[in-house]
Amino acid sequence: MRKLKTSRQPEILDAAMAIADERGLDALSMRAVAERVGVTPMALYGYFRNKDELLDALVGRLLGELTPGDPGRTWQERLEAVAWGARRLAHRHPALVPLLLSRPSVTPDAVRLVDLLYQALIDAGVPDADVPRVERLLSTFVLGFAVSEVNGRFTDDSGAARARRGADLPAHRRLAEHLAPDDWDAEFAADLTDLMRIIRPV
Amino acid sequence: MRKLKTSRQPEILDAAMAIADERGLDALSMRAVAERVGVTPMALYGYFRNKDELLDALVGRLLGELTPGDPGRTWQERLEAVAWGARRLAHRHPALVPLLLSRPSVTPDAVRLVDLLYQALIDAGVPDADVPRVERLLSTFVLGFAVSEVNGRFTDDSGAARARRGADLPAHRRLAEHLAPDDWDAEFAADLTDLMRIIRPV
DNA sequence: GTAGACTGCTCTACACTGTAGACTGAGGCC
DNA sequence: GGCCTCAGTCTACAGTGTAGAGCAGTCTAC
Repeated sequence: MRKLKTSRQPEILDAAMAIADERGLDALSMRAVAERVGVTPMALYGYFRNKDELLDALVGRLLGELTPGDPGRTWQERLEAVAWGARRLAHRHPALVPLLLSRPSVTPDAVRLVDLLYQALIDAGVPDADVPRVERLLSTFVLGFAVSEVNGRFTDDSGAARARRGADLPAHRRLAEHLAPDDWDAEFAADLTDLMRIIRPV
Repeated sequence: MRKLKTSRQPEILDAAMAIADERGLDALSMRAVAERVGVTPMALYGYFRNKDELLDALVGRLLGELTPGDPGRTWQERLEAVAWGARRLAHRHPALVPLLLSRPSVTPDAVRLVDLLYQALIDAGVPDADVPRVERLLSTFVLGFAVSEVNGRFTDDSGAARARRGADLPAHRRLAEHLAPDDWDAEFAADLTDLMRIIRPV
């Protein structure tokens, strides 16, 4: 069986996504997917060569959900629309977010999206030679932010506690009242505003 | 056995790190660590409550290797020193990098490092209320960049190939000659320069 | 000097994982 | 009828994390 079947691929990916959403990435086993599809685990191997390929396809499907911003808008509005879209996506499927940073996404959907980002940066006046780099900078930050959020890298052990604990943390003490934000939307928005200043200094 | 032993923890972490470096994160099993330490798998559970705790400790050890920049330097030099240090660390232990983004790091070493970053940002004139956010922005980018690098998110399927393939990728075609950089050090340096402009607009 | 507690470890076992390999039964085509 | 392909099953293997019981040696108290 060298050639893979495609007929039921979408159905399988639906099942996988549902499991990840409901019970987390750890619960996403071939057996679990198979059971949900109503089939034997080994039947999945007719549609995906192995689990990694299934996960790759899942990333593709995920990025496919990312809708590009209306091309009529300004470059800044388009960039921010994609950034917020990515973050909303991350909140909708938190368990799958870590996959985004670990698997290169080369599905047609994803590439088309990158093209739109390139165009926005070109429109913003970024020199051609810098456009791909700045796109990577932005997407790296956005994905990193999303991963950090869903993994609790930001929220776990609020800095406020740290400030109280350590005697030799002068900066923490000085910043005590600002350490633990409660509005991550606002933080993300502020970060985006800062990053836009990189693209076109005001 | 509620209380954990600490005597051989460093030895165990050494073994775990060596395995990850030599054979990758997937090979980092409790059995493999135990064998390397010269002990039965279950003996490890006297030192770490479970595998997750062992991995957390590994992250702590990793961040402990990050040396803070010389406090005599300018805020910019200090920030960049930590950023480059983090990236070097990532290249030294690629398999462990993904852990950095997924586990909140609250070891004393790590917190002390964050304190130094806070201080650098304060010295740079960032308003107190913004300092923790900007620190998160920077660290998120640096870690995200490192993760992307070691996971091949950047390099896999060079953009040049994409540019040739798609007919409806105008920006890709225009940028064809700039899509695939070969000097990631330079890219990282340029990114850092851009980010420094966020902190103190020139 | 001996009883008992504590320490550090081993052994066995269980429920799970991804997946290779061989097989079965149904449908279409000559 | 004979044959081929397809879709799926069944069995099996080597590996995983870890619960629970048990065992030899050392330290302490009487």
